[in-house]
Amino acid sequence: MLAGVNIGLMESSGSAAARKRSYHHGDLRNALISAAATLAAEGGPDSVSIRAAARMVGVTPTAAYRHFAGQDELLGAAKDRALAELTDSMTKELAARPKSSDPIRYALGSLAALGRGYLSFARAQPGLFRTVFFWEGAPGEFLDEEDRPPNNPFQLLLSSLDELVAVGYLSQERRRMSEYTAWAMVHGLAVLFDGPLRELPAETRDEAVVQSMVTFAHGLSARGLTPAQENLLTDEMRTLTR
Amino acid sequence: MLAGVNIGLMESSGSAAARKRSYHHGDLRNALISAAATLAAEGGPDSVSIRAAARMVGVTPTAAYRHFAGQDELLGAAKDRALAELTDSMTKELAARPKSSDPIRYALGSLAALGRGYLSFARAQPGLFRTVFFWEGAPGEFLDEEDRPPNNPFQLLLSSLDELVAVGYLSQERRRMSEYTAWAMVHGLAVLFDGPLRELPAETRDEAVVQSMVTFAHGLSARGLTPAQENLLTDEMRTLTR
DNA sequence: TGTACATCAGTGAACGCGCGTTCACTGATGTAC
DNA sequence: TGTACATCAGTGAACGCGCGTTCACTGATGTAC
Repeated sequence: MLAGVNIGLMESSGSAAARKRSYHHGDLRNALISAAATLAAEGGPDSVSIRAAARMVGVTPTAAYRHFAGQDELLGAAKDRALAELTDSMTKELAARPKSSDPIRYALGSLAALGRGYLSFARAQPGLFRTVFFWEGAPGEFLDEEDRPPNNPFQLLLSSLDELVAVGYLSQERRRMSEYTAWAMVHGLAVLFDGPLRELPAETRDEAVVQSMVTFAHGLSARGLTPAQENLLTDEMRTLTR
Repeated sequence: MLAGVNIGLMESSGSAAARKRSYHHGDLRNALISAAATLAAEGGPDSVSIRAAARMVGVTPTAAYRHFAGQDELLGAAKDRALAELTDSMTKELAARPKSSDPIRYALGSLAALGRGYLSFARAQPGLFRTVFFWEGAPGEFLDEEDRPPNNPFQLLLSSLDELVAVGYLSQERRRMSEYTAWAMVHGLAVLFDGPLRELPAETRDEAVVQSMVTFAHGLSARGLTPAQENLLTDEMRTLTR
């Protein structure tokens, strides 16, 4: 692989560092996906074009058609990658949450961790976040249960809510539809902070996140949160990664 | 105005019904804004272009530059219009809400009405809704308190929450940040229903709206909702306009 | 181990598209006298 | 009341841009014998 590579004579026309390894790239498909993801990260889904990705990799636009049927497919691949990164962000928070012998505290902590992972990804990678949720008319990937991977963000949320039922915090009755309420709340915060509430001071944003989480968890329970539980949630959400 | 209008000889080239009134249009600026709003309604903010709007009105693209500095300004005007329609949808629901002698019921009904107006607009006019919240780097119009009109959606929400404090439903403490929680929840629902949850059956969507509203209102009150209040909210949100 | 040849993965040029924007212009309007 | 003329609101042609996509092609790879 590495031997026998023809570096080639640098023609006068080729000024940039492109075309380093001449002709056969070796892993063009993945290189293009990475380029597409970079474009998405920098300018959102609208910036993902075959021409720009090819340019970035140092290859002719035509070459991309060996690996993708068209622009849709490249964008789709970038979307998959962005979704994987969102999932990563959530599972990492989940794995890092503090242990607790109190099962309710632990379950509430899990829910908070998921929200944190979601919101910090949206804040850190607004372009990728927008790419995940870019819809032009594609079917609802999040809902196709067949091919939904077990660590899909939505699946993680479902498990977390089920856990809250299992530990006796959440009643079956209030469990209904709570996945949509939870998702909507956290998604709404993410979207508004990247849009009309962009100018909101960081401290206010953080406080809004905390209070939203508290209000939601409070609303889920028939008895309401105990002060200790409320403190837990407040602390959990305050540690939102910048 | 209407007299002395030169209909002009129809050249062979002009096949469409364009150029009805020949040369001076009379109200080109507004015509272009309406065209831009129509484009936004049909294809979202990305579809708003000077060329398309001019074409729709039956005028040369250049003519638009008499009335707008550039595409940004046309899009801005379309955005203003879309925002006005969103505001309309909310104030109409507010005006139509049932009277009640119980001030808490009335205040909760107002909050529900605002949510209803927001969500039904998003559902009925997804293109305009997306246009309102299209951000490329513009400042936060919703937060500039100086020129925020009194019937701005956000202002309506603030008033409604203040009312809930005034009637004794909501404590000062829980009032803090609740405008962001409320907005995020309802905005999240609107956005998800137009995106990843697009395939959700209509009944499920409606139920998710109801349960979100109940959970939120429940979470706001230290005591929780009474069964009667919960029923009220459920009924209020069920009547969501299709 | 060496060579002929099929196949594979790129190149380079070109097409047509819609866009934003600018230019020099001209027809219509309205105002000063 | 009539006319000269400034001003205003359009036209029409053109520019350059980046895009998606297709075409005939060629250099590199790897496999059969």
